[in-house]
Amino acid sequence: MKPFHSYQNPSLAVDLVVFGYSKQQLSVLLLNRKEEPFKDRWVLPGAFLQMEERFKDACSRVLKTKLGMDDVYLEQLYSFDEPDRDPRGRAISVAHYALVNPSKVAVAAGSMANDVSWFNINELPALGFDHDIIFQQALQRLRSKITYFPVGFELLDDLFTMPELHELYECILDTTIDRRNFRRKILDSEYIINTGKKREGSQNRHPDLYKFNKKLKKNGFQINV
Amino acid sequence: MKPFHSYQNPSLAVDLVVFGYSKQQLSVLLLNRKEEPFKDRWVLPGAFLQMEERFKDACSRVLKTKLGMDDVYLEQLYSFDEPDRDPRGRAISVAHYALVNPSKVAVAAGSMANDVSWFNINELPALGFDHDIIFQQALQRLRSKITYFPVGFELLDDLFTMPELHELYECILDTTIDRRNFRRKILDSEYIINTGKKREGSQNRHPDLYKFNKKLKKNGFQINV
DNA sequence: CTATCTTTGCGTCGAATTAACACAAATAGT
DNA sequence: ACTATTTGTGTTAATTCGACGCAAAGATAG
Repeated sequence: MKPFHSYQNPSLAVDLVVFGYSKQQLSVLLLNRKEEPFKDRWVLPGAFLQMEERFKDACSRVLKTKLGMDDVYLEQLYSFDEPDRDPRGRAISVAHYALVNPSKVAVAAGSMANDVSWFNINELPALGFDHDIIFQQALQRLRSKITYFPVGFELLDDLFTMPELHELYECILDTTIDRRNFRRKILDSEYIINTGKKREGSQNRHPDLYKFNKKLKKNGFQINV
Repeated sequence: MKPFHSYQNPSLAVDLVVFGYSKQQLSVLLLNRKEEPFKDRWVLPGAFLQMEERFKDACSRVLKTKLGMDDVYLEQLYSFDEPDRDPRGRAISVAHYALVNPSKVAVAAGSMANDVSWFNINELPALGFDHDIIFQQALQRLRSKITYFPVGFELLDDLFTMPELHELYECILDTTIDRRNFRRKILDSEYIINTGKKREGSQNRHPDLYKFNKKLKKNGFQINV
């Protein structure tokens, strides 16, 4: 289908900030570019929008085909439009961010990239295009979001312990949170449910295993920083 | 400049939710369409993106040429991408919302529209395209934003009184807020500055005139609803 | 010029929420 | 069984919040 107005439209793409949490570290998935522009530089994964494709579809396609991921939490972040953001010409990028559990996915470089790798968010290389800005904005959004909405569990296993959730929050928010006050707030919100099971094999007292409460309606909470 | 990949890109547009506050009413600016599709229906103002134009530039252009407005508060809201949202074909809309003081602008229908008019947000007609959804999302964003960030003054005169700001908040949030507690929170936040002047000519005790504190760094506040 | 009515500015107080911290139970290793 | 560590639970003081009282300022009427 042709566009119904007069001039040549910009290219339309999605870019993805894929967050993963593993071994008490928050990481982002980056690709190493095989071709110009920004050859051999690290960038966020992305793709041009295909015919009749929604943004989310394009994101899912990237996650599936380039990264082997299915069914991940995905949220539109912001649209980036600086005319010179892509040296090849005018390109609009609708940025999204995704939350995945790295232990559930197998990441491998496709034919389009030299390499694919997780980077700790505090040790990122300088990214190509305007991806530094996109990443910073995504991080900011994630930090804001987890303080009032239950998205943390997207980064953890289906069953997780209170100390694990607590550590996740401290890591993402880059601060210390009193463990006992944190527990009370989370439990009061009914965000998670105690399964009755315990995590076996841990060093000392075995912590309770929780799962996300899918029936949660609109019980809010507020973790202060 | 040509796009650098293979297929024909969707049309790219901006749509604007322009909020105005006047006589204790929150309103939105709508256009009555002169042509199909949605002829004679009310819609949000918008425009197709021109060559090398940023979203904000396109928004400013609409505000300036269609509505005679300059220098208004503008924020990107969300990008809408349903393939069937425009019956003419695939069109992406990057929605923005604007906050203006209606007493500062003169609105007039351009050649593109039958009519331009402010509508009280509680008495909106059914809008064309997917603009009902865009409007609802903008209203939600505005309601959320004013509870923690000083954007209210964008809708008021440069000098305003505490009761005026209070009424604005009650109107936008559609709730009652204790006048004395509201005052304390706002003043503690240093969001506004007392000019020392008083509003003359009012019925009873003359309220103090305040102005927005432009030097405000990151003093947050929180108006609970 | 005084009485009255309304609005605005400032203050108080109990209730609710938060932050800081104490302590005991559970577990592994010695 | 003794120790070190982690986890679950409770307690208390500090802070914030919500509901409300009251007096000062101004307009109007007698």
